[in-house]
Amino acid sequence: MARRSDHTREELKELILTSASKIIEKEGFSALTARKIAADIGYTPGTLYNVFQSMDGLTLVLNGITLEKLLPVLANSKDSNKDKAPEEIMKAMARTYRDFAINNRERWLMMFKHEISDEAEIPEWFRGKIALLFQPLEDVLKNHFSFKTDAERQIAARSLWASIHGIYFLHETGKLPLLDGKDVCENMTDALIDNCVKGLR
Amino acid sequence: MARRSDHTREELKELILTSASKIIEKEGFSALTARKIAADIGYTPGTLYNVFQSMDGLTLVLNGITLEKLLPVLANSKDSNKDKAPEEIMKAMARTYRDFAINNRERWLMMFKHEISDEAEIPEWFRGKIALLFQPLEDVLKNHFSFKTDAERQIAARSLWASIHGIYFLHETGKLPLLDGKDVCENMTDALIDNCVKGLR
DNA sequence: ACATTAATTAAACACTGTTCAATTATTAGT
DNA sequence: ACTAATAATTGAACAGTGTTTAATTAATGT
Repeated sequence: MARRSDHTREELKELILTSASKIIEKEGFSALTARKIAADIGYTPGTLYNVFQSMDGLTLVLNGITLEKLLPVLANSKDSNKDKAPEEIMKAMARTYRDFAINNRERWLMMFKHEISDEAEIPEWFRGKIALLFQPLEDVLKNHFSFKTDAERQIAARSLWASIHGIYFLHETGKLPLLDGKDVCENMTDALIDNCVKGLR
Repeated sequence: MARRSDHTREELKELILTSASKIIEKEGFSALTARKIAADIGYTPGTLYNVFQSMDGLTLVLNGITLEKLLPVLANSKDSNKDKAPEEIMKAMARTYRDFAINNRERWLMMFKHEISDEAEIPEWFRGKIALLFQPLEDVLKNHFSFKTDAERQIAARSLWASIHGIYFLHETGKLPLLDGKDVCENMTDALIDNCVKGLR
């Protein structure tokens, strides 16, 4: 029996999240089970339920961490290209997002596979993290284009983002046949961004 | 014991698919289990495995049917708007796709939740059905715009499609916060299409 | 040292997909 | 018509899953 003073509640939480991340990255989201995590950290499944409400709750926290990893990467991509034309900044950001998706494939896929069970609402803290993610792109739009209202700019940012994501996601899940070429996706998103910028001017 | 002459192999297949569709539409993809289908049609789980290779195989067939339902709906939307400007035809098609997604929500979501296990390839017959889906949009592009190569037109069609899908999908799965307004999605896709058409001219 | 408190566990429950030997129904052959 | 071969169907089992809870064990306060 693991001694209860081996780890504080916080350490335990960290252990679980680290182990879970390891499993996801090695074997994918579908291999993430309570018993596997427990065995890995030297506890039993029940202990997980002392720290997290459910596997669903744990998944949500893990997805939150993924969002937190992505945010600075995107912001940094924006900043290190800030002297270029807006369409070039956005193209660089799109590539950054794609690279993140490829380098963190399983974590990235997990965010879209996971569905909160029983129609439970996505909690506010998580919606907040998603909203933050649009900020870098919104900043670019704010710096280079004019919008009648904030809402319109937010819509433009989300629209462009969802489009780019849509292309990468369908491509990565094998649902865009005939587009196996490596650069095709880049061409698609580049064209999309160019059109979008033309439309905004 | 169900008598083996109660239903031919074909009838049995039909029974299973009908029952599965019913369960999906009522309770969602996650409620679709072998035992539930079997109980519903008066057989035992094992019989399902005589007709389908696995639950995964059954899911793939069901997704194929969904694609087959969607194709004529889209083609019809194109045809009944053929005298309008290309951007209006495409907007109508986008709305048709959205309506299909809403009216067949669980079936639609299922196509993107399902992941073929064990890195097995998506079979050719399924890839073919996906490819067919892009045909109506490709036709519109062919009738109203000129492309250097067929490949370029295919890429344009897939790119626009994936973008529109990306917007609807993220919206419907609650991953586009701050965009709860009913018409916002329409505005987003309309703007996207207008920009795309501007870019193509 | 003892009583209290709290973490940890083992076991159970109700599920899942899947396999396979045994059973049962149908067909073919005599 | 009766039997032998064949094929559909089943029930039981296996190895999993998330989750709950009573019992156990460890740490703490007195």
